[in-house]
Amino acid sequence: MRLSRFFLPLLKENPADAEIVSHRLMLRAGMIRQHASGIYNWLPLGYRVLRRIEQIVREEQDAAGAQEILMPTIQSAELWRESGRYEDYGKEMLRIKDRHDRDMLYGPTHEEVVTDVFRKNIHSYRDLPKILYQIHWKFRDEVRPRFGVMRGREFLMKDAYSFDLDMEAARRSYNRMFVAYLRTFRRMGLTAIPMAADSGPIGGDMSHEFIILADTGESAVFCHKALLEKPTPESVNYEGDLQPVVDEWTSLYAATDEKHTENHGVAPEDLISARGIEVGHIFNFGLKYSRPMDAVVQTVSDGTIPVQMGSYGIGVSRLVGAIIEASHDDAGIIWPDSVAPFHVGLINLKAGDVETDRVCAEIDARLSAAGVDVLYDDTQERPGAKFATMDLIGLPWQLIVGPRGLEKGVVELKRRATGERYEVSMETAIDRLIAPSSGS
RNA sequence: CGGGGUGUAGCUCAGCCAGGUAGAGCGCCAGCUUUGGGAGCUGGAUGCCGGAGGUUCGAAUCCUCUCGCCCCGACCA
Repeated sequence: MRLSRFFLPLLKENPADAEIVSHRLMLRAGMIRQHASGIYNWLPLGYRVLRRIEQIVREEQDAAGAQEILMPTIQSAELWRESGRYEDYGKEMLRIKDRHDRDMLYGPTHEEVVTDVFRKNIHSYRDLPKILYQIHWKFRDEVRPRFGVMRGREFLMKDAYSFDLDMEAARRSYNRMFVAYLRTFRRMGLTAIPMAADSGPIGGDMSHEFIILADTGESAVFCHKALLEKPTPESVNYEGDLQPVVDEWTSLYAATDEKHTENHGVAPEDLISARGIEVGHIFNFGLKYSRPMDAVVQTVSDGTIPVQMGSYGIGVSRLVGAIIEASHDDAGIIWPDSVAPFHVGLINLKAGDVETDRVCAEIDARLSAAGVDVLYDDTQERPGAKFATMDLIGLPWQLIVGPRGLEKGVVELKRRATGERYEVSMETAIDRLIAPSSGS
């Protein structure tokens, strides 16, 4: 993609409306623009990141045995009356009437809908277990949206729902999601720590929030420092017993400030006290919806029983902000390779110069042909402005091509995260950017 | 939902107290110069001063109402 053609409205100054760093950087880097309070337009650069995050979530959900579906954004109030939540949910639910004066709503969550899908189509224990998920826009009419996409009213969320015959099976589904979450966040370059959360009326110990540590996090969190070093499980067999993995992660102390107690038994030097951002939440809620909504299956013996259910959320759009909170410096964003909107920013220091133009065009063509996402700055800006732009938008690699280097037969490869620079030949630079080890 | 603040050019903001032809910097357009860390000079375009009423000879400025947005607290992926 040539920068001269790319829709990338940058801001040099900090917008007055943005308080926290991720919000400021997302506006300055031309990723989003606000439409209304807590509601955003996603511009090309931001949307690319959103899609990459979404894809990682999707791949890990699929790997864990969940199946993707898509449910409606607009729901009928009927189902919510069945579950009893229509009256309970309060003003956060956006209520709408259609032309026939029927009560509708813009879905803040989908337990009712998915339970309805289940009960109408699955009737036998033989069809269990099932985990269904979607990646979908939701709307919660927050009293006070803030922090840009971290706390918007409209947000993209992955929500999964599990259906099991009994508690033992429900725990296995829960564990699948637990492990999938560890892997999902790790792939985005984040250290997400599962912390015990309020389990609600049922569910026992089966409720965890996944929290990433960031100075600007919304809540105070505490955890054993060993959790930060714990390696994420590789090559998981989701059909096997995942309980040991879950136990390993939950045996160490970790709690948000609401659940934090003094008698945690962690030595003071091992206790980390920090700020955290909730990026995921998993919990089992037993029969809460299956019983009132009559989602039952036939058992081995005669008779039917309601299914055990759980739900598993990931704040996909929130993650865009959360990753920036966890990965930036004074100059701008530092994208982890796995979610970066482009892999490399190719900087032509002297657009219009025959030789730099030729070399840049060749690099752009060869990298693109190899499947590497390139943002080629072919504009007439001065070098300083180009460097500042690339640093701001945070692409993992910058490939700098100028007349001065070309005279020596070199181009410059710069790693955004570390600032390391390498003067190498064009061939070497291309090879390194194509190599799998460089990220992609 | 309580408390506070704010709306003036694309962005950041001044002007309002004390009414009298709407401003600056950045950005944008044109030209010349410049070209390895957000360049310089010259010229130019851009505003229903959030909206509606009112007071006044005259309102960005004073009054009333209204809408939007932001921040702090109580709630949430």
